[in-house]
Amino acid sequence: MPVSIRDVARHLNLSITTVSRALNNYEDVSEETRQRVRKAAAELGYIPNRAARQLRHKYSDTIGYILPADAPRLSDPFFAEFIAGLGDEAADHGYELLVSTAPSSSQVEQQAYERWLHGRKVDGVILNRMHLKDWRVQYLAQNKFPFVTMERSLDPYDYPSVETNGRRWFAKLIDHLVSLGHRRIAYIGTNPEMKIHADRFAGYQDGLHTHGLEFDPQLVVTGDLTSEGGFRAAKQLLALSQPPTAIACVDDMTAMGVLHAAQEMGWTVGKNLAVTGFDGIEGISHTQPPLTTINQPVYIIACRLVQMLVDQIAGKMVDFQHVQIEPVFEIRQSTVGK
Amino acid sequence: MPVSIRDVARHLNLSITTVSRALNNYEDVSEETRQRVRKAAAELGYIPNRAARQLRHKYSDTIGYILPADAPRLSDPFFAEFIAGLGDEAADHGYELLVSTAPSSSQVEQQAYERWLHGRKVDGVILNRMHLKDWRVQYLAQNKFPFVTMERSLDPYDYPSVETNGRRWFAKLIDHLVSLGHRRIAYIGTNPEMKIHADRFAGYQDGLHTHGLEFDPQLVVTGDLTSEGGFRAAKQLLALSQPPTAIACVDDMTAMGVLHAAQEMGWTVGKNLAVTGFDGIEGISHTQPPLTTINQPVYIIACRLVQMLVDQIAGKMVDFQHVQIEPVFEIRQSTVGK
DNA sequence: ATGATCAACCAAAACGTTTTCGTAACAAAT
DNA sequence: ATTTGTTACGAAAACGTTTTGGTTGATCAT
Repeated sequence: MPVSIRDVARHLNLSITTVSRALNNYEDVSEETRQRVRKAAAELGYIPNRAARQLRHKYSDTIGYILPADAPRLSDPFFAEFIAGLGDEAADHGYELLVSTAPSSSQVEQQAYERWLHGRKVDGVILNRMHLKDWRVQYLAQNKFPFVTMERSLDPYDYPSVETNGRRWFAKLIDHLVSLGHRRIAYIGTNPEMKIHADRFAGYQDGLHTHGLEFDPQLVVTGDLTSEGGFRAAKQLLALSQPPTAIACVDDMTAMGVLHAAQEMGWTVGKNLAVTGFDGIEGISHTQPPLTTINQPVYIIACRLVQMLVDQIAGKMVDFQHVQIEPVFEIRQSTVGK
Repeated sequence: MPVSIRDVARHLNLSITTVSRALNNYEDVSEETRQRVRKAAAELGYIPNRAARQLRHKYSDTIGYILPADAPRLSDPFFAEFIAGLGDEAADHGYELLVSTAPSSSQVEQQAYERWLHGRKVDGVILNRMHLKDWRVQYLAQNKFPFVTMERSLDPYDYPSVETNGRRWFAKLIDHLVSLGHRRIAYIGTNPEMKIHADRFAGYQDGLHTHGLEFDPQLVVTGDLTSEGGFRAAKQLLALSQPPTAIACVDDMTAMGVLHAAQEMGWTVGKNLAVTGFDGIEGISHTQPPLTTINQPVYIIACRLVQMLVDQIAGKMVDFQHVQIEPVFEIRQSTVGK
């Protein structure tokens, strides 16, 4: 039923070869013929069979992304925005986006990458939620497979990446809190092997150090990048005999949980307790009170990643770029309450 | 470099045919040979080339979903959870998930479907955010292409779907509000052509009618399923000379914006203003105050959709199911505040 | 007039599977 | 002894493209 290149060729009394070459903008076909072919193809509704094309031509015109779905219910608006960015930009370059889900560092994840690489399902992959040492980087680099990452792992390979300087900007959050008079500042992080944790936690420590504040291990608690994790961590912090007056969270979702816990325990965030986030997720900018945060343009980062990946696949990339994106410091009532 | 079926065959002194049939569990290959083939394939690290397989065999073992990214920054945790469900369940059935993004009802979206159908990129598609009359349903049904939907459009075609009874459950929210003594209940909806709006708005009207409350057009405002839209709509409602005492929102994101607007304008949600949502998004269960909502298990719905789609593709579906999923009524402080 | 160059086209191979059709070997039935 | 049936396997076609390696006929310089 579907119309093939053969049908187009027959319809024009041309060879398959010429039709193919005309449509793929080869040089050795006359301009007149090219136009005729284009017109006929459009009229007949010819759409190339991707499988056949890929079989010859080795590229699948598809990029892959594995969603790190650790929890049973993954509901972080970060990912919706990230995927929207990947999808839009991929489409602009004529690529499709293949998405899989797997708990991070799981068997399942590893198998997915193997399928993709060996089955040539995708031409390149996008990584985020990097670990300090990340087996994905090693695996992909060793197989010389194109990939780009959001945040850089510490693995000794060169590869393109986009990131914001989490350490520096987190330190600025601490500066801000200190400037408001806070001395007991807590930190809620996540799995210590994650790059964003390491960076932001380092920024936290930098901040303390700059202002001559003592590091108190009691004030550092581990969450899991969910509001539920933030909720639990905050309950723990605020039950201390000497509770903090400010809580800096590794991300916005964590901070959301903190806001809830604080309110439930009778604190007034913005008045006798300050809370900060990190990420600037659009969908949750209407927290109560609104959250002071570092807003990184996730959508734009995702687009940029795709551009870099596409260039790399096309071999257009001379050397691997390490792009730094400047986020925006957004001060709201969760630190400077009404 | 990658090992092909030819390599496996050569290694065992068998024909390509036999290897293929052994791996695909055909009857006419001895059990002993099948085992030898399996073993050799695993040892050599043979992974079938999907393009070649698809070219012959017509199926791509891939399902498609188009993310309705209307806003520049789409950050609704609903979609993260939905995609996670699709991805997980697809993987369990040996399918890949292809994701594209497009503003709903746009050219771009239409082209994506055409590409997918004609290029045989996917074996079936999943639809949500249905419209009352939905061109996608017509297009797919007419092309006899497998698809399933979350929510049902009103188009005169039969197709499998999963939905919660938005009308009935929204009416229950109104019952709840009335039982708390509210008489002036507002509604914030979205594009009136969307099925979820139509259902939930009908439920709103049912609720008013049941309790003999008058319908006041002033109390119905249009949002856009984002917290920003909810924020603006609430500002408008609360500025009325006779403002409502309760606001029922079409979804949780809208409700988040309402919470913010109300607080900013000096109302105390749960005390002198009640607010309800709909969806029960996990990630935003820690709003301030926590939101009374109808919790529908998005992850499970997504899984169910994939199951039904896979069955349909395999031809296993005798007749099309219209599954009803029961959500959970969750009463929290946004209506019964301390 | 000869050879060289060039523009425009084409036949056939190749990509890695699945599937169709066939065959060899052997047992069972006539 | 021939047929029939069954089991286990293989040769080759087919899927729809892209790519390789031409060929044809015209133009141009010598």
